[in-house]
Amino acid sequence: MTTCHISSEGGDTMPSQTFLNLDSNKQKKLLDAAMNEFSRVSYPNASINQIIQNAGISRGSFYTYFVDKDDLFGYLLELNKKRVFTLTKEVFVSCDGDIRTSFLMLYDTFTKEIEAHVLSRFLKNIFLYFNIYREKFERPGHALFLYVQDFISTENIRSDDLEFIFHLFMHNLFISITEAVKSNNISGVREQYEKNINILCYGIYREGKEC
Amino acid sequence: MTTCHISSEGGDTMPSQTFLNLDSNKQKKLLDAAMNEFSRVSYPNASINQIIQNAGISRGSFYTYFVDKDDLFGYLLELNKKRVFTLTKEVFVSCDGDIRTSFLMLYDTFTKEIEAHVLSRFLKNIFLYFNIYREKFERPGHALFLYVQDFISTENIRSDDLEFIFHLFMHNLFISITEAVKSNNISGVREQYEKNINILCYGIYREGKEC
DNA sequence: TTGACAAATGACAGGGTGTCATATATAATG
DNA sequence: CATTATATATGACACCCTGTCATTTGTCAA
Repeated sequence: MTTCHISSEGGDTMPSQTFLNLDSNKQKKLLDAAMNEFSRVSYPNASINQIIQNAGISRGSFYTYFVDKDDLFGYLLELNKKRVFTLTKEVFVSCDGDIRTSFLMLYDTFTKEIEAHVLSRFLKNIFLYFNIYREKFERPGHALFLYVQDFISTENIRSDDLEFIFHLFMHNLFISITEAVKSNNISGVREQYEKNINILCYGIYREGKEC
Repeated sequence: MTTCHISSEGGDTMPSQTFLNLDSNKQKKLLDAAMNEFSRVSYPNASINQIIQNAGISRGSFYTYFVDKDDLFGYLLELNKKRVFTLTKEVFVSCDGDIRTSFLMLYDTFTKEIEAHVLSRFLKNIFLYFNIYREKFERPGHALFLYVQDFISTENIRSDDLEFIFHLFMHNLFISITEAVKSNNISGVREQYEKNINILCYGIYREGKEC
């Protein structure tokens, strides 16, 4: 069992020491402004100008904290990562590692999270513009897999490539949540989602032939 | 059997009549410049300035032809769509509609197409930046499904949602081709691709249980 | 008090988009 | 042919954005 802490993955995108030295109120003010901006519009349209204006800092200061928009956004993801990781692990544990029931429950867990306004606006926006952000999830997706893989039961799994399977399910989960957020019909989409999960589990062919 | 021609899908993004009236040489010059630009850099970084400069037309003219970058790009996709559609259909026909063999062959067909430099630079770029373009493929993806669905054998397919299955396979195909282009290792990626296809076909669970 | 170092600033250069009044073709008509 | 109507072309303009950098302001220690 590979013990794998979240933090061990290492800060890929970190703000400068200057930012970290800052008064925590000032830090929060900037991060809040950023969250608001990334909630207001999609990533490509998010404007640093807008952020620094709302945070009340100067253009130059911003660039001593972060190298660019991407850097800032990566840091925000980093800050929220822990919660996502923990939630996911808890679900797998409570489902005894069964992929099918775990992923069904993950849908419920994350949609509830969105509804409960815990990470609400930000998460909602990420899902709405999922396609745009997708690239940024590939590395974290891998990290998430490493973090939870030991809690996934492989007993009745046919393939040896657990990571591929994990991503397949994650892809489907994200697509579905995106759809749910867009159409504002969480329970309706869930029905379709369950069908999809079943296909992934039992295959598309009538008979489970050799592999 | 629903007869479905490509053209019947309707031009979603069409240039203005002014552009269509243009001398075909001038048209070509602009389209070539656009292709070059979209080949040179990724979609978000493609610059209209660059395009009009290379095409030797004025800023104002461009905006009488297309409403914006998106419109132009959509038209380029439209122009290349026919070939993709035809290739796909031919593959399905030659495989008697079997999803598994068809999608294996589609990998070969498209990678060959890229290597053969038929649509090369443009296609290659699209695959390289697939994540960014993804959104733009959703509607065409649906259209492609409508176009080929009658040639897909559903005999031994478990689910009734053929379109979901189709997109699942397409997703995998695109991911794999992207990976192949990035790593420049077409045959290596193909091995992994075949594994993935098998998972989709036969499911992840050891036994093909009830659905 | 005076350096020395850390942090903040905003003007600036360079790039981008979309618009619009104006100029120039091209065609149609008396 | 002259004149009017219509289609097409133009580039200056307003406005937005980003990343940089010389300069100012703050802070702390000698």
